[in-house]
Amino acid sequence: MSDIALIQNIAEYAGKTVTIQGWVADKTDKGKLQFLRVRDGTGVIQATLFHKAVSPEAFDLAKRVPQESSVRVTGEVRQEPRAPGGYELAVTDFQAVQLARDEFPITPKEHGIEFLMHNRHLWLRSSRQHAILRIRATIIKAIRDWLDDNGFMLMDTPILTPASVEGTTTLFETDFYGDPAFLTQSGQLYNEANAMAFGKVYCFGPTFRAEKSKTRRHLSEFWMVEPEWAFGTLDDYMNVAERMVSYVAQTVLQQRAAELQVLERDTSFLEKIVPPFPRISYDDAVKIIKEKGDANFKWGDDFGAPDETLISEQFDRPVFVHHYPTAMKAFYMAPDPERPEVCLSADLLAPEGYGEIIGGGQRSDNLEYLEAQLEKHKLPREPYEWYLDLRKYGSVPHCGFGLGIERTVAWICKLEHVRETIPFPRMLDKIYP
RNA sequence: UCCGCGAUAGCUCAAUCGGCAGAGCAUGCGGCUGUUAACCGCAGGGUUGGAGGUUCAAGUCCUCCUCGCGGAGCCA
Repeated sequence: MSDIALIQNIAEYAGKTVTIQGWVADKTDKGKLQFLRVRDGTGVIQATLFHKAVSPEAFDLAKRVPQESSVRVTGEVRQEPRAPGGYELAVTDFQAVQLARDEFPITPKEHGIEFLMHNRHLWLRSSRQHAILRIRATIIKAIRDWLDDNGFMLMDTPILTPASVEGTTTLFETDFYGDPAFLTQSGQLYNEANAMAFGKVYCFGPTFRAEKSKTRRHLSEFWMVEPEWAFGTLDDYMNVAERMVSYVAQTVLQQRAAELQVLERDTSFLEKIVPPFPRISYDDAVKIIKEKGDANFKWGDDFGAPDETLISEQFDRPVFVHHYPTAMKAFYMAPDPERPEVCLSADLLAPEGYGEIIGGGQRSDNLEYLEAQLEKHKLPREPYEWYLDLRKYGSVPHCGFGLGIERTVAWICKLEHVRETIPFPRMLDKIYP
């Protein structure tokens, strides 16, 4: 048998005979000429079978091979302008590994979202899903590369936790040797302990929220990267976040141009994603909403989706909104010393209506303040004892943020819904496949 | 949880005032040596989401249920 080649490297094999192992994505029957589009996971290549060039058995097999059968196809790689991708395989041998037993549900024609989601395990084979999930992988790698190269250390935080971070949102409860335990909503609190031990850290992993949210921006299980560092301030956080997000955008632009093209994503928007990002205060954001949107918006209200869209529409790159009302944010956010009704927090709103992709800020380093906040938020003290310890032994100003991977992917790919940004999305009441 | 829309062939959809259940794609068979979501011919394929009701007659009207989609709130 000839060498196994990957389709992504096919140009290197021009003039040579190779074998491709993959699946029949599509085919065209022209009588004594068969065209098969073969996909191997790294790309798609057209395999051309002339009746005279292969054995009668191989030709007959190609004629009746159903869509998504697994195959081995051998032939000479040649440049061919008429073939999609510019190269084709002039087939000399063709074998089936398995003939698909039933009609493949997903055809090159249109399908509804309900049907596609039910067949998510098969939908993953389509070119659009390949483009999105490759970009997801590139985004994750870019984030981790940037953090690793800028002195942050990966420290994974637990998935099973005894208590909620925010205390309010809904948790998935599990049984932990007879006691309740909860799937994590955030690595935040543990990250603070890690930062006091190692200085600059980040965690990266799945988080779980049992919110009854049914929107294009929500998943029950989503991935989040959370940097956290000692001696960091609100401004430090915004500086780090904008550099990291810019690096991600530029990396996707450089490495995933072909995938962005499959998604018909205009790449000029990506070129604009460079520091500095605009920064406005919550107060200023409220002014914008009152002037251009909801005149009845009151200081202290949280932004709704239309409000976030309105704010982000004022800028051509992501915008930080900082100094939110203290009452709106998590108990651990540091209050502004000059103006305690607002806190040293900031969210990053993505352009084009994609909403909040980062939330973060400076954490309170004051023991008495946090004790009072726990009471105010009606949180039990005992599960937070260890967290309060961090303010007893060398407490320092520190900051951090969490970036939602799926929302970032949806924004960069300009997708309608986050459900396509993860291989198997978990959504309200939906856990199949 | 609330508001709105929807469910008809494997898929995407049509069916006029309540009056014979339709098309394209997919599939099967036949034809074609350059197809790009090929094309041409033929064929098979239906408990109209479920339960009940009104009517001479229900895919169509009414009630309840189930499921899905879009949006809101909440959040990353």
